[in-house]
Amino acid sequence: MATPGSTYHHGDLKTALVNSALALLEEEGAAALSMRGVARHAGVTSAAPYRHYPDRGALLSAVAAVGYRELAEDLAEASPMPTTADELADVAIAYVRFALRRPALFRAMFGEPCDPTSPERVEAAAAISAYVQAIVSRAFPASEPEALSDAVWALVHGLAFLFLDGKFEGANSDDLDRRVRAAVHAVLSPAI
Amino acid sequence: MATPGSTYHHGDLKTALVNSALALLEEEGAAALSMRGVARHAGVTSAAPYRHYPDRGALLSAVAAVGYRELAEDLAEASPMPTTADELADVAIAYVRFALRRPALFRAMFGEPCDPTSPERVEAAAAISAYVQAIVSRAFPASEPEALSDAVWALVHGLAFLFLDGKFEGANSDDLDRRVRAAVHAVLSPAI
DNA sequence: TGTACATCAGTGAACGCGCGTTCACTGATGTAC
DNA sequence: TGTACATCAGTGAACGCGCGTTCACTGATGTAC
Repeated sequence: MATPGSTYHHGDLKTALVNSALALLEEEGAAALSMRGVARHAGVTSAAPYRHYPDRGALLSAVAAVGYRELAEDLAEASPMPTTADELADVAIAYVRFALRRPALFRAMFGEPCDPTSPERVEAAAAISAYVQAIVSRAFPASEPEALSDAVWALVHGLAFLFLDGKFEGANSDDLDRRVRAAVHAVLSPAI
Repeated sequence: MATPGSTYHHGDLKTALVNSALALLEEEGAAALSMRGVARHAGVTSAAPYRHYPDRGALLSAVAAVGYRELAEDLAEASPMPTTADELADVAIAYVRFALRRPALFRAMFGEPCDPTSPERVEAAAAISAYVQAIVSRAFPASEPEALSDAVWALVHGLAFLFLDGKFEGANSDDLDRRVRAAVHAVLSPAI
């Protein structure tokens, strides 16, 4: 029984593999992520990962799930309980910054079709969705709460992708903050 | 001189390759798009594409550029000169529908890092950006036009990705229209 | 406490595969005279 | 109009590569008595 923290032959390989995958995503980009590469990075034979993940997709889903959880942490940290447009903008900035800080991970989470057979992944993704919905509804009680929370999430998610793809010119960090904040205000301030 | 329409040994291979790539994207998905596969689909040796595109990235950029132009056409067709929130919503719906109708192409356009060395691609992408900016500024003269057009594009782009990734439950076509329209109204109607 | 056994995580070698790209070539097309 | 030549798009074979996955195995760990 692989209690987290216990070490078998080579330690907690299941976790180590996910960490290696995260490291490789940052170093090499999403296209370079392979089972063999992950095994190599973890210092283990290329067949070893198959003891813990039935195939490449399963490992990728585990990685994406970790990404969703880390994103959720970042958001909560940016503003634990936002009530104003400005505080919501803080959350939006954290979202976009996450995408730019870990571009390959972000693309792995959202840039390719999601394997729906991984409950872990689906749950972690749904948690983000629920979180956004909750804070928007709390901050801006609207006649159509679903429409507004859809819109806010889409706004933030779209900003993240557009910045990531370099579709906005000013790319430096200050400009990003200002621009994300302005976009959020352009959309939310009149609604208060 | 390869005048468009002229046929050399096997016709206008340069165009045929892009068309094959588009067909393969629809049939097989983005991950399966290879130089060899495209050549095969075009009925040509695997070395032939290199007469027209120096490497895989160049072909991919050409494909993306076509995608941007087709997207631009779809948007213009949805509402040639939108002035109300409802007409802007028509454009938004066309954007999201494009993403769902041609998911692999949309992901190829936005889901992976963009090669900035392709002027054709960069121009076609910039045209979309400029178009969105133009129609938003015309429809909603705001104190901060840049912030509002950023927000609208991000909103629409984010909706496309979230629908594409199945982050919204109701997936049928009518629900999509309604939901996109509601999101656009939630954001734009108070601003009028 | 010590021995025999079962478990199962990781090994090492191999499978078949499709990929991107290169190379010298050939043969159809267009051009100069 | 006809011939000689230059061009260059597409051929076919080959390169080296890394990939996902399988397999029988081995050896460290945990367990029963």
